[in-house]
Amino acid sequence: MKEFPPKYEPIEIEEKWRKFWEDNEIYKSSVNSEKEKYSVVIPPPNVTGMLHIGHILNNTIQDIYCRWKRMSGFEVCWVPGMDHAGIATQIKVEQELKKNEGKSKYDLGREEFVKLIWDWKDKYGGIILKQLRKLGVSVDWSRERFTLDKGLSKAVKEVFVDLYKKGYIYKGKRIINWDNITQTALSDDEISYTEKRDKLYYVKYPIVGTDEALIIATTRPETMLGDTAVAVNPADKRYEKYKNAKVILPLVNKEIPVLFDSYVDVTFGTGALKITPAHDINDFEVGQRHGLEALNILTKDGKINENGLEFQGMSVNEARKKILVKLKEEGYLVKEEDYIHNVAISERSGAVIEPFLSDQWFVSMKELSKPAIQVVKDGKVRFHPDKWTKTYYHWLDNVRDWCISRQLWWGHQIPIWYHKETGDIYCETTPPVDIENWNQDPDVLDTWFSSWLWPFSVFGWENSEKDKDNKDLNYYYPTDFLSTAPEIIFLWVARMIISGLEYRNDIPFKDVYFHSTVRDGKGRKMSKSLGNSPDPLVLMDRFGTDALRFTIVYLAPLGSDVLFDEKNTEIGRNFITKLWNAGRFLMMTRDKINSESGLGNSEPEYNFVEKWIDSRYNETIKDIEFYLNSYRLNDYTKSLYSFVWSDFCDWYIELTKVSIYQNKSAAKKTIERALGIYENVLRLLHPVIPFVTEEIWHLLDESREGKSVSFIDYPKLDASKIDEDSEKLFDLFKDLVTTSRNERAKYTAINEYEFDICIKPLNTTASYSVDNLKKSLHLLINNKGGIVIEKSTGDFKGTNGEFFAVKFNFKNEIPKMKNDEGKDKLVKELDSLKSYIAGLEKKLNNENFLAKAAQNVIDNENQKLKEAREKYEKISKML
RNA sequence: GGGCGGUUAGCUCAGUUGGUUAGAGCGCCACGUUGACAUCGUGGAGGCCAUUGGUUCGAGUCCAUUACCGCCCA
Repeated sequence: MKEFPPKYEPIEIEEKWRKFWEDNEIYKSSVNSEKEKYSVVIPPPNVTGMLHIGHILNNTIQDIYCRWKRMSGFEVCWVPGMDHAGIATQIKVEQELKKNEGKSKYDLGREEFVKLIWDWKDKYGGIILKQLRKLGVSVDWSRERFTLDKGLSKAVKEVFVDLYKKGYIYKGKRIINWDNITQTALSDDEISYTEKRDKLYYVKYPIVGTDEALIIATTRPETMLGDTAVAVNPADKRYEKYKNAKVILPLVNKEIPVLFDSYVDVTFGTGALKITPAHDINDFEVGQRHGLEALNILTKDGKINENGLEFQGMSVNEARKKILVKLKEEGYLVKEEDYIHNVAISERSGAVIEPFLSDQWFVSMKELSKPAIQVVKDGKVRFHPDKWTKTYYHWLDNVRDWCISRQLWWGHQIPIWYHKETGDIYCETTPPVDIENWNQDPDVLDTWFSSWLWPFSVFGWENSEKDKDNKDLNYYYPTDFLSTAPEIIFLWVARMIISGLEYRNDIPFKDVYFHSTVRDGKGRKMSKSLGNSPDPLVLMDRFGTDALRFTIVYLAPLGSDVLFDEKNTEIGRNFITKLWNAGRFLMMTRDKINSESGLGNSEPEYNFVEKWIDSRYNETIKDIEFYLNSYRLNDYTKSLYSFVWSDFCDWYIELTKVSIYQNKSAAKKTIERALGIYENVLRLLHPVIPFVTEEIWHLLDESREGKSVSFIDYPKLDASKIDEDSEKLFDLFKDLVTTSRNERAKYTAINEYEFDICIKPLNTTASYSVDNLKKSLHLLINNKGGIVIEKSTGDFKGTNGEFFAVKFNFKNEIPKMKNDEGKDKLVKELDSLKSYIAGLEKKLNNENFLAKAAQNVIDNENQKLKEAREKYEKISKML
């Protein structure tokens, strides 16, 4: 017999099982025609990523479903992998290169630099997958994929070329964030905003053919060189008269129109704006709406270009000064005032971001996304919580074209070649044969352009023709479940649905779980810069991985954020300790019984306690099935928490002690029954706390060596065991015990005295059952004396519960009452009972209520009133 | 500016189609260690369910309004 250690040591035990699971590849999956499949693809974390608390939540959720389905007989396949994360990775390696060798990527050249990133990836990348191993995720590691590996790159090219040929991909203009120090385009993520003290300049734009002028407020007067209109709000009465008017652009001396656009903020400056489509994102959109020319006035290194009159060649700041001087000289500058505003700064170089118009590749989304709306409307793809469907529809109904080109080197280079002489475009999955005559487009594709294919590319998708023979794809696709963060519903989820429908003619997944955003104790988002994100690995070492998994799921209700403080991890740890100790008690007791002679093996009576725990156990299974099926994972953990702690440990185990210590003839069977339930509870908990349940499951029976609880059947509901009568009876019993404890709490030092417990049933049911309950009572209230049942109807001054009144008769001197609250409490209770009765009476005297409410409701209320009145009577007598 | 949520005990949250005197965990207070567990047990205090109005016999629950908070998109 294995020893059951007094303390659960998570670190070494987790390591043992982690190794066992991986070495034996027990979670490896292959096509199994005998079984129904359950497939999940992991949201691929960034190759540069480190595990944070949000990953713990998301991956635990997926693990719960995979383990649950596996135990329920499905062939489960959970595919792990990583995302090449274009920008993040390239920046990381650029920084290291700078730090270690003082070189920039240009010193190495594209090919060398990309090679360097691959080296970095092989050496340092994917730490996060090692960390995920620690979490105990039951993925099939043999299927690990990378968004930039050969197969996936092939899929990306295939899709790009196909969309290009179908006419969905086109080249267009777009404002990008330009960093003119590093000379690269930046994503919004690489920009921070800082408050800057600036001047707001008021410039006069004369109206053509009049003496009047529009006054325009701007912080960037130099961009006026690129103005192609001015705009006012159509609701702004001040400017109504300028419909169809034109103004003269100062310095440039060209006529530009006055536009009416609701984008203009009436309260800003004078309510009139200059529109510079090439150098401001909002102006660009106004320009698009009104068909304006976008006139670029800058070079890539941030100097004024040939469109800039005599200011050509100057830096932006220099040009601003010169232009201001000239505006002043010519009388256009009306005034200037101090102005504080947010300025976008490059996080990498500190440069002020220059919005810059450039050529980019786009995917036209309107047509492509139509079927994706329908499958959600039809309920083929279900969102949990459902509220996200609204967001989804709103976005897709107003979908914008997807800019897919990125000015980076790390990623899938766009499979477009331009002919050096003719400028012809070649777009194929393989380079042109006469490659020397062509230049490939230098840009790479947005990282999402590979991850949107993830649900089928990981199974080896090539193209619709070749897929017919792809057994994996045909078996595992569509996948069953996706768990992800709501922030990427558009970036990722919607696009996967679109690509799945386009390339597999089927949805990519059936159920999507949008998990909570994990915030710190103050409700702030976890972030590196705030330093408020606890390191999950530290927490795993301190509290145990299971404890962390349990806690985070326990705290994360479907559909709302979770505020996580590391102290919370105690919830999981304490629960696991409780579970461990219960097992330890049962096993120790069993060993003891087995070694002692004279302990009977007789069948204990299947009494109300047994019936009750069977009923509660089955109700718990019923709840769990419901909660797992409706994606309410915190309720799943909560119902097990309360079953284990309150029902099983606090009451059931305590009551088994009656047999074990008092009625020894049945001790053996009693403990076996308890162990039977306990073992099933381990299975119920295995999906959320796999390590400790595996360990205990093995401790219970050493012949299990080499097996895993992961493949033992998940307990099923036996509805015939749910028994309301025994639950009601047990409630009576609980009431008796708590009432007695209540009475007991009034005395100090009660253990020094011997007393009888006098019980008076307050109604017939209680009266009937009290003999049954008597046996168990000694133990639960630590009573040395006897138990006396009062049958008389006379006065009884004691503590009253719902079904019983209780008092103690002391055999020698009466101990001091701790306080005199007993009486006060009764008075207080009478008061509240009084108003309760008054409320019920009022309701039952209301003709409308009697006329309109359902009969069973009325009966119910009458019954309540009757009982309340009886109770009131009884308490009155006690005073 | 557009869209979507939230507001219930000191804190974090449950509360399933409207129908017991609104629950849990943590925290707090008191008591408690002779056969699992002080990472524990027992008992207790603590709430005009954000505001205002409406629907209804009946509203934490449905509708509207206001206030505050949050998220996404622009």
